[in-house]
Amino acid sequence: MVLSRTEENYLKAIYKLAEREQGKVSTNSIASEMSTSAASVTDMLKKLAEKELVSYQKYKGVQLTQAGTKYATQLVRKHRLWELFLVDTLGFGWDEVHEVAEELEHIQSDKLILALDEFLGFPKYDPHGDPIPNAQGKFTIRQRQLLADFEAGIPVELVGLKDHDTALLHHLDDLGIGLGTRLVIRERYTYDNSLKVAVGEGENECNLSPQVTEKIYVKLWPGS
Amino acid sequence: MVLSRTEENYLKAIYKLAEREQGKVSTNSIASEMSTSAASVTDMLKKLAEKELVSYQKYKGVQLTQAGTKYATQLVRKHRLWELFLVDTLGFGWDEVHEVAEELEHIQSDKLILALDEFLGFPKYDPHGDPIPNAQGKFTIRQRQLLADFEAGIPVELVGLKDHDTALLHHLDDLGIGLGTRLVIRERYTYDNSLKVAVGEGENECNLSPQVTEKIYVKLWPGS
DNA sequence: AATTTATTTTAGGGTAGACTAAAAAAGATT
DNA sequence: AATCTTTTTTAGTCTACCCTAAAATAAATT
Repeated sequence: MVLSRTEENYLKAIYKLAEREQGKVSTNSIASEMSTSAASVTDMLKKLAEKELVSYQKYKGVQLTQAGTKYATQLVRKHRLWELFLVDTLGFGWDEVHEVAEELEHIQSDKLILALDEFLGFPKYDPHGDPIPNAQGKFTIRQRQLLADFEAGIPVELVGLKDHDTALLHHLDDLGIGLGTRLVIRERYTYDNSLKVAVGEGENECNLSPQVTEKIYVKLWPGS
Repeated sequence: MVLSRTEENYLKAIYKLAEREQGKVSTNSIASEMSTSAASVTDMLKKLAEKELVSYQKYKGVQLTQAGTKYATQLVRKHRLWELFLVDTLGFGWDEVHEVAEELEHIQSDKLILALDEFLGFPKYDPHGDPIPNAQGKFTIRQRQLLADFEAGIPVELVGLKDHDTALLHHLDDLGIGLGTRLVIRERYTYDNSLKVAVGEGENECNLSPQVTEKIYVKLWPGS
């Protein structure tokens, strides 16, 4: 099945919202996610229900069907593969890729995505640490914890971000922190919950506010 | 200026037709190039004239303005860079790239195209031998002749194709002939104007009908 | 030059996807 | 339980792009 760009964007929005809100997704939340009116959303939900991509009952919210989930997962796959391509191959910064990937993900060609996946070496994670579903739609989930919740003194690796806010991405760039960066919590200041953290392999240290440490996912530094 | 996908496709069609028909392009030729109705074309021409991308007078045909030519050239640039990417980087065959590039060329990101151009090494020709305009819109035109018009006995290199018909591309693939292939005319049969041609550096020979030799552009083999 | 033919434009409509305003249903409050 | 508020749906429009049929213009033919 081939959908219009707009239909695809609705599926993606529903998929994204369903990850947060459990179960049914409301008309209004879709409208605000997509910056459109609730009336437009209602129209589209009927259309998607017609195509059996969502199950929808008036006033009762909406849910992706199996077919809808599959379609949305492929969109996520395409988006994340393109993001990785832009960063790894074309040298984009991790804060510059979202809008372009948002366009690229609508290109209709299975062969293209398979070839891109292969070219990139069948990657499992995108430049923000989010998992890339494989051709069958399967995600490789990784053990991870917020830096804010981690113990002091143990080296960890940055493996993901809770959100992709450009300001946060820029801030981390400024601090020399990126995906794969090694971090060690040196000190925890209970007054404001900020952390003194060693960055990288050298002597660099910096202070991170909870605004930052609650957005950063880490795992144990490999081999420690 | 950012145009809709449809507007871009009209500009491209006009650009393409203006290369063949000299000067003004007719409504009907645009309609048939785009498989749409003449009425739709008229509508769009008014719209593009409004935006000063074409100069248009009722019943008198249409021409790209400087701005329109610039925009169309950028589309050609994007199309050809993507085609080269698909072939060189992702391993597509030269007969498989057109439709996908047709979609990719509409992605709006100057940075993307600059980065892609750089990644590919600022190429001057696409996988069909057509020149790729540089960032300033400048084409590098190459001396070339139809194989049909060339002298016998002199080694030449295949540098382009007169049209990109899939059947032709497939046929050449079957014969082991591609862009950059070395060819030498061994014999010219005046009965049907076919040519016996040596293919590549080895002993391979094959017979090419004028249907083929009048579609193939060649230049002198470098250093001969 | 007048007529026939071909091309192009206008007129009038259709669909997808958006909107606002009003009506209907659900949820919250008293 | 009745009322008020919020959410959702319906109704009616709008724009972009497409269409067909008819009218207008240009080109070709007699």
